[in-house]
Amino acid sequence: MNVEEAIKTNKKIPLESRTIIHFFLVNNKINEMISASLKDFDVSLQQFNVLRILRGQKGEPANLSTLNERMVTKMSNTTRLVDKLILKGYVDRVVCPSNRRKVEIRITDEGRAALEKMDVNMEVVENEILKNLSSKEMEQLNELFNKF
Amino acid sequence: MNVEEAIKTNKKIPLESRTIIHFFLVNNKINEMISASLKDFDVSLQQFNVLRILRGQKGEPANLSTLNERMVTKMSNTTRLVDKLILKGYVDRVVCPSNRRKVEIRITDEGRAALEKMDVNMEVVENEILKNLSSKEMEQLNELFNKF
DNA sequence: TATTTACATTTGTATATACAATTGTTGTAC
DNA sequence: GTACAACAATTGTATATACAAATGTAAATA
Repeated sequence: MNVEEAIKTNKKIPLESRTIIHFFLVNNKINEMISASLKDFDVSLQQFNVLRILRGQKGEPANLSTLNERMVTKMSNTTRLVDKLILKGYVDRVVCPSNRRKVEIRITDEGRAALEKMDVNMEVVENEILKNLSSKEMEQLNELFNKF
Repeated sequence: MNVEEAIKTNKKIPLESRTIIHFFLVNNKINEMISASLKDFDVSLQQFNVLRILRGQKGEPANLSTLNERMVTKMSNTTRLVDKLILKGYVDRVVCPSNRRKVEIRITDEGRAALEKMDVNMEVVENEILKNLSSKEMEQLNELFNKF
């Protein structure tokens, strides 16, 4: 993923700008690859993320604000994201009995089964994305990311 | 930008997944900061990008496919993105006389003036984003990004 | 207990993005 | 020259995302 080639320029780009542009380029690539691998299941990356959070609850339900806190990309409409997962039968949602302002969202058995299949695809695509990086280099990346 | 804290988990995340999640988290942060700094000018990051490409043309017009080639984030509707820049008076578009299938898109003086103001904001926000990284670390990041 | 404040989610609306189909133009083969 | 393929951009439609306002509930205060 070379910057100058990707944006078809032969100008010298300052290191700061170049770093940020490079970031976006790699991000787009990762996004495309992951989205493609989830396409079979007709879920977006965000929806997949929510399913994983719900599975991580180990039977405990989550409410919307919990989901928002834990989502990798906080988006401004988790209600409608959950609506879509309900339509697919992957989650259900009931009003919280102890506090009727809240909702209780749970992953269904169907959602869990689908998620297990997605996991397989995800592992494949993650390895594909990172195939040129050693463990040491990944550690290095994580260290650098901590500085942001 | 710590992963576990950002997504409020205390689970151990495998290095591969962690790297990719970390990537998204930092990318979201960069996106937010840049979008916020462009908000004063009522342009999106993509629109800003197009303006910069047009300025880089040095008077030569660009057509849509050229823009698409050079955009950092290739989006599937550059026509409508350009529509919006025209509405703002920042660019103009005419049918290419030598090949009526193509269009010629140019930045206007008004667009150029606005872009110069944006540049100032951009430099500030880029420095803010990268304030904890040395030049050497940025180089390192760019090297690692080349492996994607 | 009535009123106000804070909370949690949902809804409305505008904008952004993705993808496919369409339109109009040019080039090519016969 | 006509038919067909390739090209470049636009349009239609569906979905995604952002932001603000509205709804309904619970807690706090007087």
